[in-house]
Amino acid sequence: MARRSDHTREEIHLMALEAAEAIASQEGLSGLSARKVASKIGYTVGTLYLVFRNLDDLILQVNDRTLSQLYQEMERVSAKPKKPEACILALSHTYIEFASNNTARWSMIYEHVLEDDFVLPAPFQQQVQQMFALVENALRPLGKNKSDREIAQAARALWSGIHGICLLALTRKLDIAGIDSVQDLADTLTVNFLNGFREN
Amino acid sequence: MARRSDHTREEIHLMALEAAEAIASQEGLSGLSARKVASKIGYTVGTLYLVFRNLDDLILQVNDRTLSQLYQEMERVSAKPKKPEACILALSHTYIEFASNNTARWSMIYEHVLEDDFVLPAPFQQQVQQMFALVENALRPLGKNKSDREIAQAARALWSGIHGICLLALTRKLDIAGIDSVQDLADTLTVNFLNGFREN
DNA sequence: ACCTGAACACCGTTCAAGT
DNA sequence: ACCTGAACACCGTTCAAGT
Repeated sequence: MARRSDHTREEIHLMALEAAEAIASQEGLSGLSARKVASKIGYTVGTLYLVFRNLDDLILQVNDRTLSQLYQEMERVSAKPKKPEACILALSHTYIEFASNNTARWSMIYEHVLEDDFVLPAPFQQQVQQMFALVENALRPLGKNKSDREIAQAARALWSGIHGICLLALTRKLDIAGIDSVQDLADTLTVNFLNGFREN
Repeated sequence: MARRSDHTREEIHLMALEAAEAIASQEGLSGLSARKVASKIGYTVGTLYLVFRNLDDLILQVNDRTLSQLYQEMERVSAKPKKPEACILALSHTYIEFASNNTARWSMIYEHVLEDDFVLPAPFQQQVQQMFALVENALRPLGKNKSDREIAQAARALWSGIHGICLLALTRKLDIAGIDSVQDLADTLTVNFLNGFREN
């Protein structure tokens, strides 16, 4: 056989990404394979390599889509006017809720280990910067005398912290028997951090 | 061939763990395979399954050893008398230094994804609890009016936070161009958190 | 009793060969 | 030009068969 041309290259590209998302959602990163994606879209493995450089490339593109979905939800939340502390708590809740509702896909962003020499594609880095920008904007009113660098540093410290709680809790590496939910843990971190950060 | 009996079961067990550690240190979790471990200790793959339930079991035991090494270093640091804040900063530095010096093995603890229904072995959970206990002890003098639950919650929130910074920075998922080192980021989190947490 | 090694069902990736 | 499918070099895991 061969020469099917049922779909354009762009269509195959999109179908593959959507198939990969479905597989990842159900079986996680370890259950995702080129052969499974190919068979799910009705093509042979070889075809995938006409559209993606390799499996890492495909995963990176799936992760990029997940990240942009997450960003959109956070952006929508931070658009509503709120006091700074309420804004940061709302962002944190949105982040945790997204991670809880899309655990497999969200985990995949962090489970996917890059080669030592691999440089993240620019669009991916921009996504990360955009997300931090939301936190920086919410933080700025609380530190009016602080430099941009200090704000940037604080945003990364706090957000990595919330991320860490989320990650350890969802992968059950955290021992939280008798401890409140992920949200409460994250709130504890945020509230104490902001109390220390705030100028008064 | 067969019937070699060059080594006892315990010897094979230990040799396999050490071989796995060496492979993991050099090639990371993704480079670790049963076949490689077996060939490194001069046995066949089948032999490994006489000593470990499966590869997950082997990995879990390697991770347990790594965790106990990390705990010992943290324990040694917290044994020296210090003011509470200095103690927590020192613990954080020890944690980050261990992660930097043993990145592959440290990452493996968190990269290793458990099955949904898998319950962590009791010794593993104890290790985690022990580590949190060190942080709780350092935190307690700063919150004399706080309940044990509040102290436990704060320790988990702060430590997950430091872990998150460490993880994102070492896997280069964090965009820290123009930002100071991992240590500085972690210090930012800790200092602000403690300022908010402290009763005065 | 202890260990082997072949077998099974999977991988990612490539590329000559078919239409 | 487009896609296939067989090939290669790997996996984890099992288990009959050798000594």
